[in-house]
Amino acid sequence: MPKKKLTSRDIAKMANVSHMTVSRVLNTPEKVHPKSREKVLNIIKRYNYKIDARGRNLASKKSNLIALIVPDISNIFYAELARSIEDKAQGKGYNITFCSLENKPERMERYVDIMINAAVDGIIFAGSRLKEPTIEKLIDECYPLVLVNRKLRGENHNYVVVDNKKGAFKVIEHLINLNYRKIAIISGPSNLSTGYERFRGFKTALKSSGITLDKNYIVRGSFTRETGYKGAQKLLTLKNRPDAIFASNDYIAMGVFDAVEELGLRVPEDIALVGFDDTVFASNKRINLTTVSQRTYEMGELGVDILVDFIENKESTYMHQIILEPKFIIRESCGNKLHKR
Amino acid sequence: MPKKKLTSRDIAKMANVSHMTVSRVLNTPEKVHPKSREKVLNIIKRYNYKIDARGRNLASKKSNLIALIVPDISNIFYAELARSIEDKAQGKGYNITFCSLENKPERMERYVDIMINAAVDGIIFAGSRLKEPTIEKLIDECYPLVLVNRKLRGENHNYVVVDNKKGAFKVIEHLINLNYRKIAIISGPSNLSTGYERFRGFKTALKSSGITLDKNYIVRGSFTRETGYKGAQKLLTLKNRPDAIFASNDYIAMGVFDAVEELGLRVPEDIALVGFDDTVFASNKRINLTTVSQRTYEMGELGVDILVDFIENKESTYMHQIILEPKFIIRESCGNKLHKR
DNA sequence: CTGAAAGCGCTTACAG
DNA sequence: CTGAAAGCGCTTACAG
Repeated sequence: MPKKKLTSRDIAKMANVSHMTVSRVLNTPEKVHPKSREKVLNIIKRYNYKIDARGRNLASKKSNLIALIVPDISNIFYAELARSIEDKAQGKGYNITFCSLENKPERMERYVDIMINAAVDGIIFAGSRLKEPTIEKLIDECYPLVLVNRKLRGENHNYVVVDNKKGAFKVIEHLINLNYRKIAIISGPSNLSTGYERFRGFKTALKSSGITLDKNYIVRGSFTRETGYKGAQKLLTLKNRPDAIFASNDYIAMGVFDAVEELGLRVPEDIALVGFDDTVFASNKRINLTTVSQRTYEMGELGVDILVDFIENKESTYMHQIILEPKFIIRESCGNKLHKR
Repeated sequence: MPKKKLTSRDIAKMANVSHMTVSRVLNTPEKVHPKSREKVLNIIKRYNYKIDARGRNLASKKSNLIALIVPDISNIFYAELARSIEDKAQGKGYNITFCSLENKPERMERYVDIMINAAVDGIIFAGSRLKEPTIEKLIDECYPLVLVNRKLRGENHNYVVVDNKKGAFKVIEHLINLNYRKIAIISGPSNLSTGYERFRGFKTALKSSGITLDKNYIVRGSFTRETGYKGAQKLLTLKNRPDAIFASNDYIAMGVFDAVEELGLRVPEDIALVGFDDTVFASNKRINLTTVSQRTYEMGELGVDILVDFIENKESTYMHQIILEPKFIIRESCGNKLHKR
């Protein structure tokens, strides 16, 4: 049976001090006489007193809660990002509360409302669209927030992203160096900065090598396994089949593998494959997917750094914008076209 | 620039009512005269008033926050579980705040403290050990909690788990039916209910088929890819090599694949393989892992149901204990020994 | 270094 | 159906 909850006043009474002193012992112990401090700490320990966050939150106008809004927490990429964010936030004294949009971006507004209602101190957006009125409104109000992984159009906000265009460029360049020429892309949505930038990197790389892009080699869809599966089915049954596929993320690549296997083909012998994100799936020795690491862990940590700075130094109007260098990871899935000849 | 935050008293003044009426409009609108209700709702909408959770939490002694404590959120199994829990909780008006133990169970006590400090209404434990003094203490205090996925020793607590023993039993039985006899296990820790029960199912299945267990066929470790990798290296280089491996979860199976590929062997021709959990990895067509589904989504949802019931009907001392039927999923990774002969 | 007062923004309990 | 009072458990700001 839960005993009556102890308050700071109960502790104060037992320690023969005011509840203000108890509060000080907990918040600014150096401002309390060592003797009183000891006395209070002893009682706190003996009765296992825990400060009540509800009172503290109300009086201090802080909750030490940070909201994390992700498109889908069961997506391994966001799960890894969430881990880095939670880990870093704990270290700075903040807890994370999260919402998963379940891949329904129209839920953004509702979830933002819920989180603001929950009195979080700030929000980390891990997957917005290029245009997101809900977030833009918050930015106008100087609400503490940071975008991670995907950014908005424009530059008037805090963000941490990887250089998606460069990552895609280098991965395509690599395929070209391996002598692939018929390179297809299965692209994510162009209304997301990741989808948009990776597609641009792809196009630029082809162009700068003087390769003309076959329109049939472009498949557009979402960042999902299904898109990869259906896209690969289409690409692999073309009369003029591509010899390499750039899957714009590892989930798409997973779907490509599904289709390749079903068709009885082989990676990389029949079709080279590269992904993006370097999820745990890619590194499995049976999969061995060449991919681009977003340096997910650093991305999450930097996001927390920026947001906490924003929360704790509101006066600072300095905008933090970090573009991480992508890390290119070569595995066997892109083979070597030259060797095959 | 953030304007001064509106309070219920501001709204009340503008609507010419008391702030109590504003509160009622938000909480029990049916108890307010339609006319006043309309008036208040209009003002609320016009000025975009949002109730402040800090005040509500303190006065109502509720936070509508549920803590989720997982061993590792970047583990795809827990990420999927987290999604189902968040989804269900949102539907019931609760937000989820989570902590990831980062696979360090000794952090349990600290995180429980942090969550209780954060004034959550209850805790979902997704990965405790069989013996967990921190949780046992909370149970004694009737603190609202539920265990999901793994349970404690004994029966004096709320839990939702899959029948791990049965799942393992059936998967081994299946291997035996396919004529495998030299069956090895790479087991998770025996101080976790999942590790313990799956091992028991394995042993029981062998016994009931009259197969004597070769001690060399038992590898113990953690539920990780590393354990799978090292375990498989050991098993596959035994003089008397097993013909099938039961990886006690899909991460272990992933590590087994790593080792198998490195050794130039094939699944299932050289070694049959079965896993546990049915993560997204297992279903990929290139992997095709026979496995046991824990029905993760239902597990999470039931956990939320039980916890919310506990929170909202404290008087009820009814103990909820749900053991889900495992779902057995046959794919090609266990092949068919008979056909090979 | 310490404490009495006021108040954070709500809800509960009561009175009408 | 409505409102005045009291209070949830803390912190802020001030006085000493």
